[in-house]
Amino acid sequence: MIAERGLASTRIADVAERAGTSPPAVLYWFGSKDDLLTDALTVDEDRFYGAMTERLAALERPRHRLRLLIEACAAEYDWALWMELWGRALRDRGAAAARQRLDDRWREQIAEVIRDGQQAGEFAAGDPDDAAAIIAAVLDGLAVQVTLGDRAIPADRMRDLTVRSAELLVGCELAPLDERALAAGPSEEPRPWAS
Amino acid sequence: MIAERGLASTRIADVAERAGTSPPAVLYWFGSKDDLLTDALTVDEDRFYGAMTERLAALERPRHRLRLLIEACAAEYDWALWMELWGRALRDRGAAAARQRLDDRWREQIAEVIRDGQQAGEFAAGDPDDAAAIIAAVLDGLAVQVTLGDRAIPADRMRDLTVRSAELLVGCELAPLDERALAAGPSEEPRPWAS
DNA sequence: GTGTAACTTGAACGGCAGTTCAGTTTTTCG
DNA sequence: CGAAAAACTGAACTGCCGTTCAAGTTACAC
Repeated sequence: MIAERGLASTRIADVAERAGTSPPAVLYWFGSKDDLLTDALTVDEDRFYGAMTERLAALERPRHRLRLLIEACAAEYDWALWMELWGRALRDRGAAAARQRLDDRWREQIAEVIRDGQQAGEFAAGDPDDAAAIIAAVLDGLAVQVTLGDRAIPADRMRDLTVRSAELLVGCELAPLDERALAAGPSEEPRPWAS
Repeated sequence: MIAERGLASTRIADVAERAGTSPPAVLYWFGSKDDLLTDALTVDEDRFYGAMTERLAALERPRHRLRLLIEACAAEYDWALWMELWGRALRDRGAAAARQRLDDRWREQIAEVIRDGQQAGEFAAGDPDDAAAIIAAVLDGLAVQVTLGDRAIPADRMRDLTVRSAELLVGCELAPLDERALAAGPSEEPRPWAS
């Protein structure tokens, strides 16, 4: 509902109808509209994060993992909900806490890929937390433009620009994902195109 | 009012009281609350842009102009209004158009500094529009975290990370601004620390 | 001055939507 | 089966707030 109608114009009655029940029933479970909204905003992010963790684990090489991260953000994720959460976090304590938790986890996810890449010798040295913060910021910033339909930044340009930024930061080319990379399970194929 | 109370909870009565008048008087001038809000959201951005243009013109060297741009965004600008505009632009046609106009102009501002730097031989070659889009995105993305009080990203880290990103992109160190740089008028001081 | 247009206002209207409540249905469990 | 707890509902309540309106005040032109 929030993704469709926006946080501001999502009514309890809408949620109830979609759930095939009545407004008081919604209140029965959530207590108040505020609680409902704050809970709802984090569900999608949590699901995306979970799926991403699985898919990352299926890729062996850090350079592929980093590329997948970026591609998924540019092509699959619904940033409208994320932006609604930002707006709410400006004034709502619960929303602010939820955002902090999700963002910490997300940046850590990126930083871990970078650390792996450095240990594997694929990525150049440098503070992985700094690089993660910058990559996350580029994704957020460009995603806003894409989501708002900016003429200058369609989704594929978002992907290309983010990939380029990441390449500069880790000093390693992030080749496009092909079936080999996506299908590759852990611990096989000893670096066929190693740098 | 919007910066203080948020877009969602700013009432016409609040605006009227602050202006020392009555709610109907506000409607008399703006027609409806929607028109009022969309107008209001762009006033601050326009003012910031105007002041920035003047201050940039006072700096001779592109590397100083780029640094000033970043420092001002990290230290002086109120990003809460910008975030409210994003949220509104998700559903409001007028707000979306206003955002597009402001963002186009802002990215062009950055791109122009980069083109100047390339022509002056300070900055490395490369598409200035791409670099501008990335720098703008880093600023937006980090500003969100700073504005929401993210523990991991205080304002000075936002500044440092953005400066580092920009340095990577333009291949030129962006030294801190001192009185010399700020006071320097156009066409003097023939590159004392040229690369 | 005086008439007209511009501007302002207090008061009231109207609708929306979150919440409450009293009562009904469904489920659970001994 | 039967009683108690849980789950749910329709209807009404309530407060809020944007908007309208008719009447008032000020500014201005001639």
